[in-house]
Amino acid sequence: MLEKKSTNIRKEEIVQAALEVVGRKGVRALTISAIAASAGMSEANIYRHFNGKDEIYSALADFIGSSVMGKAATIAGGSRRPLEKLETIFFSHIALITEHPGIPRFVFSDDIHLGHRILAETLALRIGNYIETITGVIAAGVSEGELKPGISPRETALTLLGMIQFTALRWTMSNASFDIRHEAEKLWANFLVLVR
Amino acid sequence: MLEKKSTNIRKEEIVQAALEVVGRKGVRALTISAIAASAGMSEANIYRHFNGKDEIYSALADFIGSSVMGKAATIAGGSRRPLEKLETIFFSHIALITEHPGIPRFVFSDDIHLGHRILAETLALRIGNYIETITGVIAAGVSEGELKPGISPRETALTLLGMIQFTALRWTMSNASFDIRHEAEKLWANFLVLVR
DNA sequence: ATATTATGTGAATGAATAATCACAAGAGGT
DNA sequence: ACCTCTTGTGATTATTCATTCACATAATAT
Repeated sequence: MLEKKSTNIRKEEIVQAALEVVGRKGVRALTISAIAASAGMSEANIYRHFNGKDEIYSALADFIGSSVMGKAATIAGGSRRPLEKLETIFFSHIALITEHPGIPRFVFSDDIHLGHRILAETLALRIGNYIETITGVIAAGVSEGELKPGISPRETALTLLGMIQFTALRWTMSNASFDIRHEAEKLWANFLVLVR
Repeated sequence: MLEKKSTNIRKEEIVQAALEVVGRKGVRALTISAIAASAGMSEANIYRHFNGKDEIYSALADFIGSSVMGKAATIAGGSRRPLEKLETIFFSHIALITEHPGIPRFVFSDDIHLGHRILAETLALRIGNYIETITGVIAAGVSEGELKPGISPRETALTLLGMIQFTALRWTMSNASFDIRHEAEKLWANFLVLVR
């Protein structure tokens, strides 16, 4: 028998196990059985700490939202120059995806969008905030003369995020067959040519 | 009893029904039962024309690949100016997604990437060709002076595709709650500022 | 020490799903 | 008209999955 721990600790373990499963096998394979195996506990014990799968989904979304997307806001609130901030956000995001492939898989899973509308709305809201954060940094870059005038901050932010998202997609799709860091560096270099 | 038709016709009907199901309910809901209901035939009849679900997936991928991604190649091979070609490809792609939301859902589904490796490789190959096609057009645009020198054709192509992909994602995720065409026009206008 | 509560688990249940099968019935050739 | 091949279907099977339950055991309060 597994040693006993408080339900708070077990909840965290279960959420981490779920994230690991999504990263390795995708949202489709995020079954109670798989989570239990990854967390090293029985299936029934999962239900001791969560009322059901939906509650695990919510907890996972909360974890991703608070621990991850808050990072960009912190960087954006710092005192560096706008372009430096953008660069840091960009490479942090890429590094994060590399480390936790489950994050983009979960956030952009059509199963979540279509099967858990309330959760999808929460996630859409967080993404909206993320877009606004980056938009603000780009707008500052334009005012300060680091970025060329005439560009639209919001559309440029969407372009940057699309770049990240598409790279992550190609990477997971190709079974991590290329060096995502190297690819990201080339994309960033070109982005600089485009926006300056 | 349903009227009898040749297996070729039924295959097309089944593939279209499958695409419709993916567009409406996502890859997770792409069950034999759902396909049969959408195609208006019995579940057993699906197996009369396909050996199994995997074969339906392959046929769907073939349909998407040949009928859709071939379009960009046709446009790219035309005699217009590079920037005009890019614009046409961009808006064709957006229009296509609007009409068949199942296409991006299927192509970018983690269920396909992780659960059907061979299919994922085929799709990755097609996407690679698509990227190369757009890269070629951008390179021509640079040579002809329509696009500013110094930009990297491949990375700029990836940026453009990421823009499309991210827009499609936000659109399906938000339950089609904004005017994608309008959004696409703003993105294109900004893209022009970036590349010229 | 004992009672109570929290945590852990194997077994069972019911629903969904992919696939198969025996049989029905139309289409086309002879 | 008869035969054969193709197409269509309801019923069935085996599997997977989410969830529940009775029972075991450790921690904590009294």
